[in-house]
Amino acid sequence: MGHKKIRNMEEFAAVSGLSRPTVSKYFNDPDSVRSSTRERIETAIEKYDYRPNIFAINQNRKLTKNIGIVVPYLADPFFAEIARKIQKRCFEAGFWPMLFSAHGEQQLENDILDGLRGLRPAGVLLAPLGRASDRAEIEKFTRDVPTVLFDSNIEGIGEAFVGSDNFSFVSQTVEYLTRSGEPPSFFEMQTPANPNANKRRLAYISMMERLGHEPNVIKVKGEGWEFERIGRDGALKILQERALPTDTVLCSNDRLAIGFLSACYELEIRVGRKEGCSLRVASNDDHPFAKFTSPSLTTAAHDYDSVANGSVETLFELIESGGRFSKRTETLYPAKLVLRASA
Amino acid sequence: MGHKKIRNMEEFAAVSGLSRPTVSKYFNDPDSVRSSTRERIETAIEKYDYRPNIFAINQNRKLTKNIGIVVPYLADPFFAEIARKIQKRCFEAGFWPMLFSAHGEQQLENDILDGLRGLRPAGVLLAPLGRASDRAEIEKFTRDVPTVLFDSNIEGIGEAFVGSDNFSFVSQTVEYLTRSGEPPSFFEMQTPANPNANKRRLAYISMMERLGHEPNVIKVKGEGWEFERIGRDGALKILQERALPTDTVLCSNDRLAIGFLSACYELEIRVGRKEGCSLRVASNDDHPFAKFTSPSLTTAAHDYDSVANGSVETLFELIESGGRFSKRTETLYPAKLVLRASA
DNA sequence: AATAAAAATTTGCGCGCGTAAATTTATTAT
DNA sequence: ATAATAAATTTACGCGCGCAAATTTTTATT
Repeated sequence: MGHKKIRNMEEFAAVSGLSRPTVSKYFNDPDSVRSSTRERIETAIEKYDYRPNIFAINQNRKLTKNIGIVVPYLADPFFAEIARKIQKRCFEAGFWPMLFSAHGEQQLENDILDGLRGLRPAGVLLAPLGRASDRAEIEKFTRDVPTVLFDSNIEGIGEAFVGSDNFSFVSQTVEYLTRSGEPPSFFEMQTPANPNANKRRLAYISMMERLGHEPNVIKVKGEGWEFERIGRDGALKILQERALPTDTVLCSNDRLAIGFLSACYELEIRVGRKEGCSLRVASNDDHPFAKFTSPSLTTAAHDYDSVANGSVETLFELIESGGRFSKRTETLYPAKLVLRASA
Repeated sequence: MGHKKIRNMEEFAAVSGLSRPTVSKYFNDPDSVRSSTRERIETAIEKYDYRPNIFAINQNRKLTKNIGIVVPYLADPFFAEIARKIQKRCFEAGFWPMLFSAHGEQQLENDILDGLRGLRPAGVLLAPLGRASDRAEIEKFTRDVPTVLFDSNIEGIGEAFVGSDNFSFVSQTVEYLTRSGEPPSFFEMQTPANPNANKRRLAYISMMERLGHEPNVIKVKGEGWEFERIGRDGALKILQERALPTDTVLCSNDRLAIGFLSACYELEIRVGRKEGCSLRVASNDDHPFAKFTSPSLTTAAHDYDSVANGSVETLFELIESGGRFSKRTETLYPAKLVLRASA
């Protein structure tokens, strides 16, 4: 309480009755000093509320405790949710996670990486913008900073990739929809920002062919990250023109589906598998709001926990391996089909 | 390209043909050196891709360029959206914004503030958890770090508060609903996490009394940040028990309303002002997804840009004022009523 | 009690920069 | 051209800590 302010580790070591290097050792790894010493330090911390200057630490340490987390668009609840989980895990492991969003802009993604480089992070978890990313810049970055990509893969970049298995998503939804009704059309953006969208389209086509059906891809106009609006506008157009070739639609992702459902409601088209419904809509992701759409959305769910934990674990391994893996690994988690009211 | 790596400012000054203090001066304020010198430095930066070590800078500077942004729950799109805007403005102003989410937990909020303190940020923008916040800890923090509260106020804490005027929200929705139909009941959580909820309830009661109607507050069970689920479960219960005293409901916030609408859909209760609708639902916030609910949500909209810009501007003023204001100010922005299909 | 092992200490250097005072050089005004 | 001003330089110190090597003290083993 009424103690004099401790200004640095020297003074703190003095009041603890220990030498500065010993205290320094403690802060680097509390288990590296004997337990009696550890207790003395910890009571002194309580008493004097001292903590080492983080800038001085990081200036001298070879490896900082910083971890960068970069997502393409934080206002997308999918990324918010996964970033939330990742950040929490990093905190618990004693790291200092710093979260950034590129807001869909290449320039900002580059700036963030540039700023991050200066922080000499122990590692970075990067979900790149995808198509809009500056591949060369990211590659340059990963040469300096141990990086694990997640969610959206860029071939050959980063020490590892952790994400979801798009084929598993689409194969389950297509299989289910086909089994329980008409085979679906596939609804997507014309120029998707995210490479997962391309994988999903290909998975859809391949699944349809395997099941002996004609694939039917519907591409709607739109760019950027306002998926709901794009989905809604595209669906309104197609539904009004009666250009929908099937009574079943598989949306590339939940945010498009949210827009699609909104259009259906507006046009008074009943969606679902109940009596009186003329359309079934399913999707992929299990967006946090998919439970609360009208009707609630049948979708293939990301294994959020596995992707978040897998990314973090992979990064920790990478850090412990000195920042390089001998071989770039790709870890894909399968989806879980979640049946709700919409299909 | 094929130049040797510059290791520090000393070396960089050498290849620029300048002295280190001059270069240092440039990095602190590019306009503080003569333009010919500035150009020499800037071409050298291009050529050698040098940037000063951020830890060494911050260790010695009185004031860092770090800005902390702390929100209570980042998976809430409202906070994601406002954090996005704030972070962008900080970047543009040459600061290094660091975004953190307390994930609804007091312990984590305290830990974040504790970690932030060590980064000696020039300033912090804090949207506290509210009821769950550790008032004493936050107050202690604000004594060390110049802090502007936003979104959710704690009386007397921080140098300023910037947020939305809850009375403006509720008065507009209540006035509109009353004018265009039956006066609304007010739908909220029993123990709201956020102090804005309390202000909204009081505003509702006062508006109803002013208009000569009996206020009717419906409180549903639930704690935490899963507002949609709480709204849905609460609405299901009340609607099934036919315990709704009016045909018009004003939800405390959009996330509750999203849950409410989901319950209505499930129970096949048509919501809106169109023919054949038996219920009107309105709300507050203009959540990013309010446009895409079924039906789309009539709501009082935050002035997102004003709140984001206002917070940032206030913080910048605070920083320029040396971290203290002579008087704590509170800036409240009014809502804009957005009429959609639900009411 | 003697010995080995572990922990703590002392000593001393280095990190990359900010900053202040005194001095020199370059620019502008008269 | 001379003086006045502005800009750049030199010199020197400090920030708070990491880290390594050599030494001393404490703890564990037999």
